[in-house]
Amino acid sequence: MSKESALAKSPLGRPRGFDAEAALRIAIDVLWQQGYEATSLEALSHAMGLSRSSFYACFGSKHALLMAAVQRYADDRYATLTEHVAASADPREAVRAMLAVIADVEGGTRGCLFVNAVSELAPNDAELVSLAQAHTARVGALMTATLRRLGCAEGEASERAGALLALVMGVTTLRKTGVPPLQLVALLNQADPLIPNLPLPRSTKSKHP
Amino acid sequence: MSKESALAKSPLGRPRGFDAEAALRIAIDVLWQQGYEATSLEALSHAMGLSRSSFYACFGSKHALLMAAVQRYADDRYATLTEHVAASADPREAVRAMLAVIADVEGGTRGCLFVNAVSELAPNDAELVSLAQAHTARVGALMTATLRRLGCAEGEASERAGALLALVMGVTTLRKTGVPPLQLVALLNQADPLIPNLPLPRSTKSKHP
DNA sequence: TGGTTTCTGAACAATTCGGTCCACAATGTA
DNA sequence: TACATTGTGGACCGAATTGTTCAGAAACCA
Repeated sequence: MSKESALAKSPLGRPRGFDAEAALRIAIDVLWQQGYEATSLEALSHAMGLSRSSFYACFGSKHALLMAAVQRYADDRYATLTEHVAASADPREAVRAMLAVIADVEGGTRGCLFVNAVSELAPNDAELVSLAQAHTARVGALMTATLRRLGCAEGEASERAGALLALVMGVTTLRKTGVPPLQLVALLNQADPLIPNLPLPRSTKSKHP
Repeated sequence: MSKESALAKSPLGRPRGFDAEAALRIAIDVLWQQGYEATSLEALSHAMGLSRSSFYACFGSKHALLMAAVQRYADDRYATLTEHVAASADPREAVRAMLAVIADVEGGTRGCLFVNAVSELAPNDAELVSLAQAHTARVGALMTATLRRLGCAEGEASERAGALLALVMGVTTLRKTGVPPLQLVALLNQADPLIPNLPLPRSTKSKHP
């Protein structure tokens, strides 16, 4: 009720004694590392540094927190993607940056919170499925638009975008089994043939010193 | 103790009144659909048609059953893959058959039990991680060997194999969010540039009527 | 028939689950 | 200071969790 208006005149009454944003960030970490069902409310609220009652007053329920965490995670990732795309002069560079950001080969064995949550709870969690569809759609649209800047036709662009996204999603899953980053990088480079207008059609990507 | 010898002389005593293989197959279905933590022992044993005590006497524990289920699932899938590879005259056809089998675009929204389990429990479940590494390695080896038959060099073949496997693993995850099979097929066709010695290097795959 | 083994259903134990509630303290405005 | 509002910790709830144990019935072989 009073969480929406951030810059109202006066909250009136005792202000909250903890940082909800920071708590959510901690929740993201815990859920990311342990999964949803495997994480108890006790462990969750304790890690976030707040009592059961504060937890429920602020986030509503365990599932509501999950949704908030995944939404926040997805928003952050999408923002990072748009920044990288905007900062890339060459669309090809933008595509590779997107792949690197999503695959996150150095991100350890936790995988990707988004993929983890979908794998664990979809298709039985309608709310999560809806969130997943929205996020997948916008990331796909961003990738498709970037590919179109490289001369791809409408259908071809979205199909290639889908393939690239599936590839990096698979990479995050491989990460969880302990495949070393070096192998993942080599694997990711195999996506090059899917990026149009490559300047060097050489079969290998060696840059001789 | 007495489960190993299937063709021994005589079990002696009352034989088990249920089919352990059939029960395991049911367990695979339930775990596949609902996930590990979200499935209670009650629901599991009830679906398998046996009592709690029979369950523990036969499978040991919930986690042991999960391992048996995933192992069985992985073995079945691998057997299917080798059959398809053996039945394919053309290595290119074999590669596409492998991709189709693993991606399983018509397999509904349950995704892939193997990917689901890894996403939910890795890297916190050491036993599952070990199983996953072994299965990934043998499937990767099969794909690599098939690519080598197409003229790929050693390193290149394993890297492409990894990329193709990541791609289809991502497809199974996309399936869980409800992406329609038609889109998945179109997406999967984008893997063609990764298969060597393609007879038609056309940018689009249109067959004009 | 007797001996042996296993299945079966239920009860049991100990814990943990998500979630609610309440009295009290703390902080703001007037 | 007085009032209003909200955070806080902990007790509490009923249900569900995994795993164990036991006594009796049932099925097989010799």
